[in-house]
Amino acid sequence: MTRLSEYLLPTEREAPADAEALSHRLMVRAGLVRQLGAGLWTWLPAGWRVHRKIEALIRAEMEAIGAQEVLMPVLGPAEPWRRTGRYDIPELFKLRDRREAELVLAMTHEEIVTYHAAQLIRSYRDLPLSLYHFQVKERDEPRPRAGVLRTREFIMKDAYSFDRDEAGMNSTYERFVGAYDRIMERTGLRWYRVQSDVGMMGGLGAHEYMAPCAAGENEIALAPGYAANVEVASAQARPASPDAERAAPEEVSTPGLTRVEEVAQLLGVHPSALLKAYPVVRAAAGEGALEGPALWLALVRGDHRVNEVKLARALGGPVRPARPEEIEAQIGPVGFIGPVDPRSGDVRIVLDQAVPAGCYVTGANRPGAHLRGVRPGRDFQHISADIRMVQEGDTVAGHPIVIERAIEVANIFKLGVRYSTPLEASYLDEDGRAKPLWMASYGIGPARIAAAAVEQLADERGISWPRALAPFAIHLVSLGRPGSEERAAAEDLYERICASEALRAEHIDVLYDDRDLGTGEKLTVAELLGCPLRLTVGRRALQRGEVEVQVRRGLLEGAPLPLSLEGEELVRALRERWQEAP
RNA sequence: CGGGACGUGGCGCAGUCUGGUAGCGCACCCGGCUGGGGGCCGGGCGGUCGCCGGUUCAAAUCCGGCCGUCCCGACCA
Repeated sequence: MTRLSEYLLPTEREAPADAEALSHRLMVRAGLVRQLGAGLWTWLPAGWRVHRKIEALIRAEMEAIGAQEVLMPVLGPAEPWRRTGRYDIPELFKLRDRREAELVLAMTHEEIVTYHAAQLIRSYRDLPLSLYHFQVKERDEPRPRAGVLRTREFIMKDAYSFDRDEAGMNSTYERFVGAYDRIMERTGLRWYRVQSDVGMMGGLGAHEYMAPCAAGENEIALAPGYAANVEVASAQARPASPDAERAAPEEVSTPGLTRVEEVAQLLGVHPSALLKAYPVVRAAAGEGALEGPALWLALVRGDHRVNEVKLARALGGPVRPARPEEIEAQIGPVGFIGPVDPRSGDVRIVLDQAVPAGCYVTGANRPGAHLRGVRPGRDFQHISADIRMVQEGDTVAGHPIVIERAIEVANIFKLGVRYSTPLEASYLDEDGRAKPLWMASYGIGPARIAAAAVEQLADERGISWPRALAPFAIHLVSLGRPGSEERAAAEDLYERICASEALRAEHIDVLYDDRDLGTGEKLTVAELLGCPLRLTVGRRALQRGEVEVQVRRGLLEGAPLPLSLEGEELVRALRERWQEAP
């Protein structure tokens, strides 16, 4: 219960000049957050209320599945990070204390929780166990951006589960999926759970929770019954139109034509009759890496694009684009490279699966020339893999996919023994043998949920919070000059609402604008801040003995409330309006 | 890491090219009016012009270095 005359809500008429994203602009303008430095944000009182509401919602669902809340430090020894091989991640903040001991600032807490698990979990009787905390994460981001959407310091709720074996891990994972689905549902956001890449976490499988919005940094492929990050998405490509059959490759002159469209136009063929060659070097021959030379030529249809994440997976390790001098030395002139007779015999070829059998146009490895009638398998040897980026119009189970921009608000991973093995976190099983703990981790970012809600639901007047996230349920506005009847009536109503234990218990909280400001300013601020319900006490309604009710979403005028309501009646009326609000 | 832009009061900006009194709108403070859409009038407070160095009689302005912020790309649990 809060009087705006005493509350820090520094609203601004204009957004900072460097604010681009909608959520960035509106969250600053509405007085929710202020910036300290690149990717460093202070949450002001109203913004922090939003954050805490999201935390409360997440906490409730964590407790409901039996996860136990703890708190682990942000600052910690470097040693566990060295053991898991994550010390060299560039995003990890590293520092030394006065005795020159190496420390890191945690970017997630796998190493730390596993260190404890190694000591605390002894027996299969201790399992399964799930721990979680809300704690600051520190990341030396190459590029913080878009207000609180991508920051260097942020609070994450991260949970970690420990099980006896893979089956146990899988079933715990499913319980968390259920909890996360319920969390997302309760936020009131539009969201998708998508298959995702395991990324730097390593592990056996992962999902991301994505909230579609313009400021999002990811793209997701969607079809009925299908949702995946484009990094890993697979779909049926539209049919290709291969080049005419030829008994052997035939060179054609294409001087200066290095782009697919140019070559296709000159030869009068569809872009899908070309094979685009993308040379990469497999950076590290890690575990599972395919044998052979480091230089690979990835071939996809001319109307497709290579997906580096999928390519890396197909080749069993991280890849980087080949440098021009590597291309010149080992394959052919940049712009005209192809799979047939590269300069070096050490080039291996991976062909995308969406290339149907047939003849294609490829670079000739000679300047200003292409080959027609190149048939994979006959004219060059290759392996096959799904290495292309899906695109709109591809189909999954017959349904065309669409691609939407989205912000990743949560990310969950099956870690397996990725961390327990190097950190020697094991338990004694019934058979008396030590076995590694099977782990999974579950992260979710309240700040991103808040920003995504702003992005998805704002209109030209400002923010429109969903009920579960709103800093206050009700924004009570008094109009009229100080000392007027309207002011007195508003004051009286505010006191009655504050006096209600029931409303407090149900978290139907009120922000009361009792400031001595003009009508326009008060109403504009209310719409900018975006509490779901606005109660307005002005002369018009007062003459009828009523309070005006406005639903923020859509700026809908609700039926007015009688001013005379008291006690249980008042509670019932407000509760009813609250529960009807979006 | 590559490319681009910017740094002048709390916010938004002008002034910089062509060196010479630091300015505007909003916000803020005081007084008055107004009181259903950031209203009006009058009077005020507030800025080492990001930092350091140089050139000059004189630097927000010219030169050099550094720092910071934003955008695009690379990168990103």
